[in-house]
Amino acid sequence: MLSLTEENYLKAIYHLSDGGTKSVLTNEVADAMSTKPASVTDMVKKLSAKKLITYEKYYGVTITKQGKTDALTIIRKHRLWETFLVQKLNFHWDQVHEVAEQLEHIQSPLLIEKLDELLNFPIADPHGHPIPDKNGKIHTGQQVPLGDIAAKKTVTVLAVNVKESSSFLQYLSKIGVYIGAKLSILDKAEFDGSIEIMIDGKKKVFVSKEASQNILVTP
Amino acid sequence: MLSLTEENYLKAIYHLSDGGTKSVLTNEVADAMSTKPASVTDMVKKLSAKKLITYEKYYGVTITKQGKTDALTIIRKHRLWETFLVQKLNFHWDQVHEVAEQLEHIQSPLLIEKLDELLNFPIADPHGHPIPDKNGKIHTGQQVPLGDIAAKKTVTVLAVNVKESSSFLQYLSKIGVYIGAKLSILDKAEFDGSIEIMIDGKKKVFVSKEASQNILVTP
DNA sequence: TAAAAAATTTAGACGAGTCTAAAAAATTAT
DNA sequence: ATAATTTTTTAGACTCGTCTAAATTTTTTA
Repeated sequence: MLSLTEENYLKAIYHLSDGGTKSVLTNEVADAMSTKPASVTDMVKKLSAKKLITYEKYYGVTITKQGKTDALTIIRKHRLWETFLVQKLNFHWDQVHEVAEQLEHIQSPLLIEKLDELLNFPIADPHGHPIPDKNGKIHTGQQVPLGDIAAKKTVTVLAVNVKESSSFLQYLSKIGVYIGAKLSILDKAEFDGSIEIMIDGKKKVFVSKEASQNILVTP
Repeated sequence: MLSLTEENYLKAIYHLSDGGTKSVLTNEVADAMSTKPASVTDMVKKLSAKKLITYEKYYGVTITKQGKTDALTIIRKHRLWETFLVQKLNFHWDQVHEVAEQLEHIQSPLLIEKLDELLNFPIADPHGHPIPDKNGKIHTGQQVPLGDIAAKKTVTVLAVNVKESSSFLQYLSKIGVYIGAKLSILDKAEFDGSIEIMIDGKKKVFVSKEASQNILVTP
């Protein structure tokens, strides 16, 4: 049984390690969790004692098999709740994150099973991120950043990255980008990496390089 | 902003004081919260500093106006979540309490408003307990314990009391008692206070005095 | 109404999670 | 390859909520 804090650290480490692909440094965790490195050192010792990560002094942490499983359970809950908030309670996609951060810690496997059923076993959350199934399995097709697409091509929006702030999502809604939107790349500016796109064949807009890296589309 | 623990103490004090009608002793709180009296003393000092209760050494605590308001918000959330679990997720009425104990602490007024709407502004939870409205107002008709009803009369089940254990609820389901059931009092035994009832004109059963005090019916 | 019993509070300690400041190790730059 | 810098850990302290044991107050009983 993990404490709320342990769950949050584990989730952060999972994300920072790209799902367990790489190891993570103390300072990265401290940044992500908005705490001090000293606090991270304390906590990674605890998670390491519980065999959810392996920790080597001065060299950072790696998530274990069990750690991955536990992290995926939390992520599954988070994304199911986000889906519920949007689909059943009519939240906007920029309003769900904070609430889901709380709801993801509710302990009740039955609740999650029933919620999954109510939502008809969704495979992606409102931001297009895949929802791990009951066994922690993720099925995603390939997703590439909009910025990597060559000019003249047309693609479909599959997902968008959400950091802490919801303002990026509000911006996307405002310019007309949503999951499933068709984007045509009209032009790419060399000097600042910004690109001009046509949304659903109707609306021309410029998006910054930064933004284009956080809109994930079909290859 | 109250901590999870403070919320739980406040709720317990609200219930023990019958909604703020009477004052509550340290030991009663300790029993209800399964903690030691010394811990209660510490906590009531904190709640008193926050003006949610008034505390007089050795004489117990009384809930304040603000304390009542805060407690009712928590109770409202608890009962809305229980209603959600039964109506939308098909939980049984004996499965909802523990999960609602967790869900009641989620902080998001918007969430509760939207949940209320999804459920169509219910006025009672699955056990028949009234759900305080947005302003903390409770509207209940009169409810009396089944044990207080005279023989030969017929009444409707309005609510049932739930203690910690869900076994009473399972028992009620088993014998066929539910919110809205019509009960006819056939006979009352003098020696042990048990009563014989007919449920929905179909099924005769004996219920103990203890049970009959926890089934609330129309007067 | 004084002694015994019960209830309550105080004092001091502990674990969880956090912090600051100082020490230690690793990295980088000269 | 040694010095300077950066990263990380250790040490010690603080808050929250809890506990035990001892002291105090209230209540009961004789």
